[in-house]
Amino acid sequence: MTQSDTVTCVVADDHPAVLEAVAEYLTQAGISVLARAHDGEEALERIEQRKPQVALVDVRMPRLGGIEVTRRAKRSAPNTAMLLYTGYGDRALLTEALDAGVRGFVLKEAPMEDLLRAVRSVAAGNTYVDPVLAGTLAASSVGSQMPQLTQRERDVLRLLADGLSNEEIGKRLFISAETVRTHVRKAMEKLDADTRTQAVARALRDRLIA
Amino acid sequence: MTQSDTVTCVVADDHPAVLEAVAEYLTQAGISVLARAHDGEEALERIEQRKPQVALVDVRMPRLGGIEVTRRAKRSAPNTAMLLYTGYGDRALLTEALDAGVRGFVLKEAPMEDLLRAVRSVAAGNTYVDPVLAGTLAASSVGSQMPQLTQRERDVLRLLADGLSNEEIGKRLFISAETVRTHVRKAMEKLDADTRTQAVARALRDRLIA
DNA sequence: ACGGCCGTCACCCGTTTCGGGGATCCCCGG
DNA sequence: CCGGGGATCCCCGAAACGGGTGACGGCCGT
Repeated sequence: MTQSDTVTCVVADDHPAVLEAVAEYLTQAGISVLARAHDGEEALERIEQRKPQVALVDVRMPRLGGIEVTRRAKRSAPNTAMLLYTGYGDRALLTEALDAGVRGFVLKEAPMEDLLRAVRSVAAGNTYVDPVLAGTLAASSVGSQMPQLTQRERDVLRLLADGLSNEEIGKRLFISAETVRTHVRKAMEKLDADTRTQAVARALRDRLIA
Repeated sequence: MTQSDTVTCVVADDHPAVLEAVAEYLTQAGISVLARAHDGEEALERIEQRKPQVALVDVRMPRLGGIEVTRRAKRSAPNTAMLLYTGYGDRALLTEALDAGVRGFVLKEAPMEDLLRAVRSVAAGNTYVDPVLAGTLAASSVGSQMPQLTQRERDVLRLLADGLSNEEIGKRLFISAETVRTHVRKAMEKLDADTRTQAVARALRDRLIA
């Protein structure tokens, strides 16, 4: 609400060029850029300090990704609308982001005007998803839905990809090796994989894990 | 050579924000930005038309990647120094880029000043590699050089990633399961992996297999 | 209040893989 | 001609895997 016309915003991106360009552009468009951040943790700090109406954060950043920033900011600054900015529009990513509570999702390929529209849109309480991405979203939800793994399943697959055994993964996640096995099997099922190795390969290829 | 002091440049990036910021920054630093491009093909056209001293192009672009642009520009505009700009510094990528004839390689995380230095450096005939990347390059060339797998090893890993068992892979390649095991083990050794799953993950990430 | 999904853990069974050996062939280069 | 690397094959004991089933507590939505 309601100090109506100036939209306040925090911008975060690990690429100086992007940060510069975006902040500059928004400022000239009449958006008040309260702070800039070069990584996720810095972004979170700024958001908590300044409580902007909108936080425009890059998805891929050192130390803390945009989605994780969103999850944390949800609690510490619930009134800030999170707007993710990413160079790569992935269906799985978008889903995860929306689950995390993101209010908008803009691709870096989009013209700068779209960015401005997105900022104004989420500031006004609406949701904004990049039109291109919205297209693929619609397209892919008809045919085959990309299987969505739970957080735990992704954790396990991730460590599996790093060569850890069930036992080691269990230690790492503070759960028993049996539970790890269960997660792996569920993930295999969802990914329609015959072996854990194939599950990891699929997850990697579909960017369900990094 | 030799119309010495103004460096001419073409900039290409599919992200408007980046393109804007970079072009702006270079211009203010006294670089003459002859043209901008939003994708690889456009970049190639501009380079061929304008024959700039330096072409600063993003690696990941629609239609034509920066490396492919480099290969083609090598023929059509051999005097233009190709400078790649990328958000993600991959060892394999760097190698491929240098093979393609790239003269410089800058990460988007680097401060803008580095970009300027890189442009001036390659314009002057030198090679420039982002210090961060150069670090990992050095580190990895001392310890372990990028492991190269034999054709057979790649075949096996490829099928492994598709969820086949040793036995099935053997049938597919007309060899015994034991031999498959040998190849997997050799590959694991080369990739410094503890498990076959990790070997596949590494091979996928390093693009040793598709 | 109920069902459903998630995360957790456990046990069983047969198959597969692992890690470490050794072995043969062939081809290429010094 | 001999060495080395690649590709092929084999054996063993121990460990991990896949597949099925059962169970318990939370949390969420209805």
